[in-house]
Amino acid sequence: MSFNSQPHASPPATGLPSQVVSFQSSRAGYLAPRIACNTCNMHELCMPVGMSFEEVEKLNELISVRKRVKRGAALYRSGEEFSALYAIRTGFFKTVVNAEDGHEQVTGFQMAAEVLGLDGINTNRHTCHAIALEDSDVCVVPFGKLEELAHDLPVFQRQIHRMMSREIVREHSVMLLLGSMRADARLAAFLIDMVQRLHSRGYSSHELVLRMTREEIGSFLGLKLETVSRMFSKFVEEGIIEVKQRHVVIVEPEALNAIVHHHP
Amino acid sequence: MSFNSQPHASPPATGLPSQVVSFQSSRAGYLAPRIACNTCNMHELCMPVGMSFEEVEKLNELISVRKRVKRGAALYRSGEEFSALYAIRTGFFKTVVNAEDGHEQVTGFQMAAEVLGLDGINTNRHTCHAIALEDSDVCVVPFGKLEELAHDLPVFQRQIHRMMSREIVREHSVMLLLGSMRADARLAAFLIDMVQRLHSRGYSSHELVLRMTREEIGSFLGLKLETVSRMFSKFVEEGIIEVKQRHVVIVEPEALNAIVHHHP
DNA sequence: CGACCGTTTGATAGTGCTCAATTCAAGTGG
DNA sequence: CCACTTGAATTGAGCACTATCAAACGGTCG
Repeated sequence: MSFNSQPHASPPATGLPSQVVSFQSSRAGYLAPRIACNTCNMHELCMPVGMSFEEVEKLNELISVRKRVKRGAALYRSGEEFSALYAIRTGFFKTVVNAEDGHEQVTGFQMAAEVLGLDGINTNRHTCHAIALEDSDVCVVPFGKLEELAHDLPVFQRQIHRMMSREIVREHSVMLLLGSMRADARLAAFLIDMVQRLHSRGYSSHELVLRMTREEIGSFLGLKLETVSRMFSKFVEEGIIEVKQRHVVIVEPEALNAIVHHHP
Repeated sequence: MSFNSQPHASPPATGLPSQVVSFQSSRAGYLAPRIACNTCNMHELCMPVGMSFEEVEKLNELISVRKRVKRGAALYRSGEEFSALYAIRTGFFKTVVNAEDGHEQVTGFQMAAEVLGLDGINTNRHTCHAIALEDSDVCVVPFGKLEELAHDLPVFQRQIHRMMSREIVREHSVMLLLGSMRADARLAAFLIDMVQRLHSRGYSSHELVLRMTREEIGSFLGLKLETVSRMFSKFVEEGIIEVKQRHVVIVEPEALNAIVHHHP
């Protein structure tokens, strides 16, 4: 099960160390006024297939604006007007929906090379918050211009359709998790998903640093934070993982898989 | 909360009686070989805004193929190649995802004027089953041709984007339900959603006939069928609804609303 | 160092699941 | 036409799982 199937089997992004996520990633010069899309380390997102030089130029123009979002700050909030999609360059986000009664729930966690904002297309207003869980920066992609570019590049248009379809399929997986798995299976699936997504970005395949609290994990998984904590402790007791605060080492990946697929 | 926000506030489809769903709807002549899109009773889906005569002609060509699906049969199945979207003309469907371990879960119920197949765009293969819960017929919309038409009609392109975004937002609502509501609130929300969607199609606003079993409702809501049945009984005892098999009358809509929004 | 936030752990209660028995509705065939 | 079959729905009893409430612990940062 994957909560965020990557676009194709994207190679690890350049410049990222093939090891565990570091708390403070150096980003000196990262926000220099002019970084072309073709030198961006997530360009597989924007340029799915062969694109001519002229086309790349258009793309450069399209997403020349970037934005920093401080940890804890919102990239956008529910109710705000929708104007652009956001491609995450570096950092980590959560998306949160809120019910009328004030109750909130995390609907997903997003990392580099993933896209935020698709929820706003429908009504031209965002329907969830996008909150940075660490200092992040994103490419701002004005949606009107994106549609123009897509119009000129059918293959790019298809890529946008695929991106939205992928999000729909991802949410199917989450629904399956929320509707049919028990607490231990939910957390196991969550850990597998996170480490896989990080691995595809060049990080370790068995080690990760969580960017969110137990409460946020619980909100996403439909559990209370105490239950999340208990499941972590259970996995540690069973020797399946090692946990030091938010640093998690997966010792027995197969055991995690078995828990996900084991039915009561 | 809505699990399937309609495209704008669409007027009731023509030809549908403004009363409870009938078990056997007459559809004599419905599948006559040539029914133009502009006489189709769900054309608000296809033609969001002013469209010229020529444009309507293109559209007619696009979706001239229709398909009947018998109750219990699959419109498509997970793993099958994706080639088209399907606009439901009449009938009722469920979509079902299946985990590797064989476990299945209903991810949604679809009725007339709603679209099936968006899950297949991503990988060119469907990732869920679409099963008819009653004899249905659908317009087959070849996706390649749809993209061509969208290319010629930017406003139509936008409509497709909105449709996909709407599905993403709908699934957020389901995640909220599955992640944070108790059994009674889930069923109450489900009933409200169903009756609202039917009402927007010209049916009663307080009475409905369910097309799915208790087990299918439970699968969608993340509950066991016995729990669904018990919640029905509870609502009946409390005088909120009346139930005769799959025929449901909502006596106290406000009470249902209160149950959805009431937090423990 | 102390305050605070996040996390862990324990005890208890509630909610929904499991297993099982009936009831009900709608066919089906003698 | 009625006994029989079948699938769906209801209802009950006991239990498993997760939430709740509460307390203690630990790391971080002013």
